[in-house]
Amino acid sequence: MEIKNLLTSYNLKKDEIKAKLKEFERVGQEFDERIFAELCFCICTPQSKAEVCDKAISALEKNNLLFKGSEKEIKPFLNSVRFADNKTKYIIRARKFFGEMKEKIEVLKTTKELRDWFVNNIKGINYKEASHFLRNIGLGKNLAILDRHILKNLKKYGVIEEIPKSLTRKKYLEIEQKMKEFSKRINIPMGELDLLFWSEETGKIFK
DNA sequence: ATACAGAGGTGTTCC
DNA sequence: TGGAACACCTCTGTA
Repeated sequence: MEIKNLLTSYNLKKDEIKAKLKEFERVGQEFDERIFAELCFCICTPQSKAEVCDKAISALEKNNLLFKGSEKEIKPFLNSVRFADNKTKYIIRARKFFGEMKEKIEVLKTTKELRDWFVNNIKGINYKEASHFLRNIGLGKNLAILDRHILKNLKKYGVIEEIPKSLTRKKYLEIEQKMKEFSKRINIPMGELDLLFWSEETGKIFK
């Protein structure tokens, strides 16, 4: 069966996957700018290459522009990122919520509540990216990051029948629950399963 | 050369 | 009021 291949692949990549997740946890312990950088990365990734976005954000970080740069200063760094105009604006808007954001991370008990807060308050962040962000700062152990690669794999292994054309909150939570059950059944933790699926599609364990 | 799909989707509008 | 339709709009790899 196909699942056997998945488990074989998991065993090969397990160490690297676990190391990556530890790295995410460390980001959560870091200073503000690193956490905000991670949020900006997640704002950039929709319909864009993750590695390109990562480089763009690193460059902004180095130039000390994430918190301070104007629209005109930031946009050139996103020239290879799709929808750069919108995303530049979302990054600038997100600054205003950063204080509140840190507070919510402390106060809200469940990561699902936290995720809702991000979806409802930060423009450019919906369920997929909110989960992505929380995972990248070490808080997403139980969250699914339902992008096209993950959905493709969920269909491949029969977890879902069809890949939905759009993901409403209700559908997102539904599929997330199914992924959780699958994760439990094959005994691979959610966070690790995400990285495994993603690497199966892209050949890389990234973020 | 030119066309075209794919890149870790999201916000707004309209009913 | 939940959800479909549409706008956003760039670079790269492949045929």
